[in-house]
Amino acid sequence: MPSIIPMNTEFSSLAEHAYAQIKQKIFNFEMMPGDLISEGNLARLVSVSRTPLRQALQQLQHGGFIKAIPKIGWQVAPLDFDKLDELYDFRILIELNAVNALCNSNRDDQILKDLQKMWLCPKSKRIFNALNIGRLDEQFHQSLVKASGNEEMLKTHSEITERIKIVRRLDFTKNDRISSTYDEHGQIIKSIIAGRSAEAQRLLKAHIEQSKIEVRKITLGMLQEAKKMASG
Amino acid sequence: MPSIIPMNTEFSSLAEHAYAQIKQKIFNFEMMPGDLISEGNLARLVSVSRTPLRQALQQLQHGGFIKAIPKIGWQVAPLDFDKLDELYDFRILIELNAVNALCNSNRDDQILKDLQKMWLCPKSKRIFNALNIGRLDEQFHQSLVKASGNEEMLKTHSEITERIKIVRRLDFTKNDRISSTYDEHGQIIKSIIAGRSAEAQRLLKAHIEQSKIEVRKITLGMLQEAKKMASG
DNA sequence: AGGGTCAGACTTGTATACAAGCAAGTACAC
DNA sequence: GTGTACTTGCTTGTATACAAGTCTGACCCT
Repeated sequence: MPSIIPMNTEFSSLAEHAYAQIKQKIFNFEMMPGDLISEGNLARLVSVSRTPLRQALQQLQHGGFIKAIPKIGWQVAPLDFDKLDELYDFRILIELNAVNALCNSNRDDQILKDLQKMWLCPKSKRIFNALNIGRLDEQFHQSLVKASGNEEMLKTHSEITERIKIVRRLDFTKNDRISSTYDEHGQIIKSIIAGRSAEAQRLLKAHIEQSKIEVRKITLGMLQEAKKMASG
Repeated sequence: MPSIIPMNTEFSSLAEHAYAQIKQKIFNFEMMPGDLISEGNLARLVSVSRTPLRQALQQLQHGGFIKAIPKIGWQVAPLDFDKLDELYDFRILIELNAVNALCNSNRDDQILKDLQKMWLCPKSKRIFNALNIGRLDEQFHQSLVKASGNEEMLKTHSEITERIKIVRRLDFTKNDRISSTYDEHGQIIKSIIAGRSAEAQRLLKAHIEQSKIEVRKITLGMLQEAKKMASG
């Protein structure tokens, strides 16, 4: 079974190794939302002792991937669509602010030029690979926030993105969603470079809200499917 | 030496105990920004073993209070006014969004009524105690965010508040700053209840920016003073 | 005197042993 | 049959022993 993160990757500590491995298992649905698991079993599963494992578990807990049930054990965070909505709204807030800042600053930023080259490319050069397009989409949104220059917002935005990722991936399985992503990103970039803040914000908000709606349609059944695809 | 958190307080775990104790030491400037400290010494200082201590240190690191220097040790986060500016801007963003949401929802919320009673009280009933007014000010801003209904934003906002607190306290040492806080909070509440979103946002932003400017004036020298006051 | 090397006293990173608490399943008494 | 109490195995929480790396300072050689 090929793993996205190669097992021979060198981590600076076993804790990081455990963190990456567990997150991967959650993303591959080897550990399903709601699953209960003990430190002992998990330690055996990722081949580290409980000390670095617990360090990893704390990180994961802070990221919202797992929950600690005191004196009982750990639980893979159940899917909570209300919480996902909140995260989407938070993300919208941060990105709208970033876009507004960009529109009101010098718009010669290299980041903007790179985005322009990427998303306003000829239709023939578009990429239709679910995994890649997911990454590129993340990069697009992250770049906007990064260019706004507030590292604290960027950090929070990254955490939100990472937390939403698990369901958002399933949004890129259809080609029409990929096409519209290209179209919408292109329009947003154009508006920003033209300095039309209100328009850029309107487009960006609609773009993210659309993703939010799509994610609402995702069911536990689809996760089961994704699990089969990931392992088969 | 009286401590704000009584030592006999029961914590559910030694890790929480250590966390609270260390944070208190940072707030009291017993541990100054930039100080280096090892796990061993710190463990002895707070009377726990390294295991729960490291758990506490990780929490503190995530909160931005300390930094890990790999293979070297730990450092109390140095004062970084640019970072504080970023945190203030982030806070403004979240609160403006909250205020806007409040203005566009039903404004009969009990929270708003409580705030009204608190901040639009007769001048004779105003509290002029630096410690208390600091807490009340935090409650005011936190209540606004809480009433907007997004728990993720609230969590981030609380983390930001906690991180800013260390310098913000020094902002309430003068009575005129306390008076203007009452005045400004009162006006903001009035605007929200009247549903004047733009006005409420303008007032709130000015109010927080003012605090941001005051904090800029704080110097390491003032921290030294505060240390003497706290320990003397 | 100056520079290089080695030793030792630190540091964090990790594994493991032990204590304490909870839960479930079983056996026993009624 | 039913209810209760106990035992057993599992869980996390904590302390500690050990490994490995790093910096510092002294000492020796040139």
